[in-house]
Amino acid sequence: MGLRERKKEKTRLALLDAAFDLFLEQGYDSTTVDQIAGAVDVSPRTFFRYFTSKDHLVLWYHDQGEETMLETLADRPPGEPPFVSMTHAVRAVLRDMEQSTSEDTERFLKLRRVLDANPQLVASTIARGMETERRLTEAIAGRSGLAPDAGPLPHLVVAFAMAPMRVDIGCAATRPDLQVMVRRIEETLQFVERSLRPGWDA
Amino acid sequence: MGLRERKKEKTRLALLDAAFDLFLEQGYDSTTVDQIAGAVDVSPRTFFRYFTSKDHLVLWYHDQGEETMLETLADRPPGEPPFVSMTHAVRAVLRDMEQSTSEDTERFLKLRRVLDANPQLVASTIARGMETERRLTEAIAGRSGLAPDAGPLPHLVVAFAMAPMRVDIGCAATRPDLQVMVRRIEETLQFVERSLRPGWDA
DNA sequence: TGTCATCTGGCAGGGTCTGACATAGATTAC
DNA sequence: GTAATCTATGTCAGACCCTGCCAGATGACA
Repeated sequence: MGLRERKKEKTRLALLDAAFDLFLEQGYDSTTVDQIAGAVDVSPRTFFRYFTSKDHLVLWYHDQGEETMLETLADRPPGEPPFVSMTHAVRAVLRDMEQSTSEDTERFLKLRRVLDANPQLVASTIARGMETERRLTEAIAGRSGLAPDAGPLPHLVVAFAMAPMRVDIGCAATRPDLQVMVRRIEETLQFVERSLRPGWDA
Repeated sequence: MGLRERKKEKTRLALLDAAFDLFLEQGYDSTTVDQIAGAVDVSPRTFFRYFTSKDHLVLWYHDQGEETMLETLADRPPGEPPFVSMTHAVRAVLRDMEQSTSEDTERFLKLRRVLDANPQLVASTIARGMETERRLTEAIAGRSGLAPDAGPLPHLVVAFAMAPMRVDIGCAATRPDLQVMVRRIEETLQFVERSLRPGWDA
């Protein structure tokens, strides 16, 4: 990893940190892009080269998760049952969460506090989640050689595998601790796996 | 209804028509507020007195529905079981849809085509729907003398009663005909009613 | 008709986001 | 080590969304 990439990563994280801190201090709407860029000593124009919009800041982790899942799906063996592939995709995200640095964990929890304070951002997050489900459904359908709208099965596969994330991430009980959250999602995922008849996704 | 109110209503509908037509012609993003206002011969400043934002155009029917439901809830007798009140609220919206003029019906179906062409707007609609559920839940909880977060029951009452709308409005089969859609929602609502044990919402 | 409330237009301005171009810095090849 | 190349960044101009403010026009009402 060259110096250039390391600098970019550093700037991106600095922007996330500055933004979340400002959002918590003075609110999302009252914080301008100029302020965020100024706090990191970067031109506002550069901000938009890292994040496509102000909203994108709070959707960034979501983006990362989606990318991880799509990459994982692309690497799974062709003949694998679709639901099994999706469980691998979900677990890849869980592994990323487990292995995140303490700074990253803190950032993630800060984001959750920002979301708690700004319901409108929760709305964007949910909307983004729908888009993710759509893309995953396309990928799953493509792997099976099916048209994306040939039937509800691909979408159902995605919905079942993603349910643990939706349920446990939205759950207030796992709020302050990321490791607990990951463990709960894993447990719920195993519960879903046990609840389905073998071969149901054929 | 005085002349002033009639003129306002006319302007509002003209703005909706002009906007939807422009959205279908040249896309949502490529259409500016200036164009919409210009098409109705109204200043851009006035546009924002009718609609709080460009998005608001596509959320307007949703707003109407929410208002109808909240008003209906306020008028229901105090002791009524909460789920019964909610079914009345949903049916009030269905009656509005049934009794709408042919122009209004056409406008509604045009909106659906706009949504089909712009997934991002579907996202806003879904986000708006969450907000509506939250407000309805507050209203239901308030009627029962409960705190909004005393338990999942109020939210569940709302979710069950709204499910037919979410299911059948999202359903592609009822796309071109509003009366069919209303009938399907009514049937699904009756199915939900039959599926619940009497007194479940006590 | 005259007064009052409300609607409207115009203007100024803040905030988000994008395209174009030049420069400084990192990377690669020699 | 130097030169050529590629990439990130800053600056600038500008479109668009949205809002506050004030003055003028229009409907409501006595």
